[in-house]
Amino acid sequence: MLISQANDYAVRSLIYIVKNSQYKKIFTTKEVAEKLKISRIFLAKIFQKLANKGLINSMKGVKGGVMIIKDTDKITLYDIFEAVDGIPVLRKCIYNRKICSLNYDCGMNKFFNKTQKLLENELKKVTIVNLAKKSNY
Amino acid sequence: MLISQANDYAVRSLIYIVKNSQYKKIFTTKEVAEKLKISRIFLAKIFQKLANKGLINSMKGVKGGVMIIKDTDKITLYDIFEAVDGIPVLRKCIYNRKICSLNYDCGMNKFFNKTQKLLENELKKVTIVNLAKKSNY
DNA sequence: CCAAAATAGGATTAAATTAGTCTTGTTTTA
DNA sequence: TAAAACAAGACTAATTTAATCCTATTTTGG
Ligand code: FES
Ligand code: FES
Repeated sequence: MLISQANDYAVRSLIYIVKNSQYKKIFTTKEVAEKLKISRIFLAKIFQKLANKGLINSMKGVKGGVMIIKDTDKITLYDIFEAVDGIPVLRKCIYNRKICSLNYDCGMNKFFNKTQKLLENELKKVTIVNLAKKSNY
Repeated sequence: MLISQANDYAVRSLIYIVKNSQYKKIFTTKEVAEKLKISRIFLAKIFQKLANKGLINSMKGVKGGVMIIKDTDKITLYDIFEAVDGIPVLRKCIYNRKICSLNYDCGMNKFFNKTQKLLENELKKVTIVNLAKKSNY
């Protein structure tokens, strides 16, 4: 599967936050993990990565938690995936001996490069507000 | 990575066969494996699968080997992937508890369904003769 | 007719990747 | 100053993917 669990959790968490931020902006990992029924410490790791890339801000201490800081209709799937587990790639090759054992272009590269771009474009089209609207939670 | 090693080997093997079938039609696993520098027995497995799906024919015995039987400009990446390791899927979910722990639509499903179709269309566009022409081997 | 060269197919193992946890530390607030 | 939070790196577990092994069966040439 192309989309890793962590990438997926990240998106869902942000959707959760967006859909619940009328009354508050700061959410603890605990709350989000419980609501989405995922591991708290795994989610903490994910939030760390999102924070490092400046999508969210995280605050330590008793009243701490995370808060989305990037404009929510500018956060795309591309941004999130890039921050968490990296943009998923269809096929690594481009004469990389370790992967394809060839040292010439077998013909697939052009195709995969093109399709990869197509996929990335799609990822860039979808924003988190977009998804939040579609989510029927 | 979305495209498995086996799917990839399959494509490359068929390209090899297409590019070398002016003088003969039957190729042994040994020959192809050596030329592409991949494992003979692993490739044998791959050919089995292609044979089971009717893309190639395989003949036992001393003068045996495999032969492409489906019209080479009708064999697409889609066909090959489907035969070998299955069509790669971007993200399995659709409320599958084992995968997403949710039981509602988080909003990503619509997007992934659409993008999956897009990808599959691309796979259906590319034929093996197509690739063979582009290969610079 | 039998040895050698092929494929067939199921079982198994090995390697690599991905998912998740642990441990220790720091910050913040009541 | 204790409790509740996040930080970060090391580590482990689980899963998936890649590859091999083993035991047939088929075919053909000598
Ligand atoms: S897979 Fe390496 S050149 Fe095509
Ligand atoms: S990942 Fe399961 S509903 Fe979205």
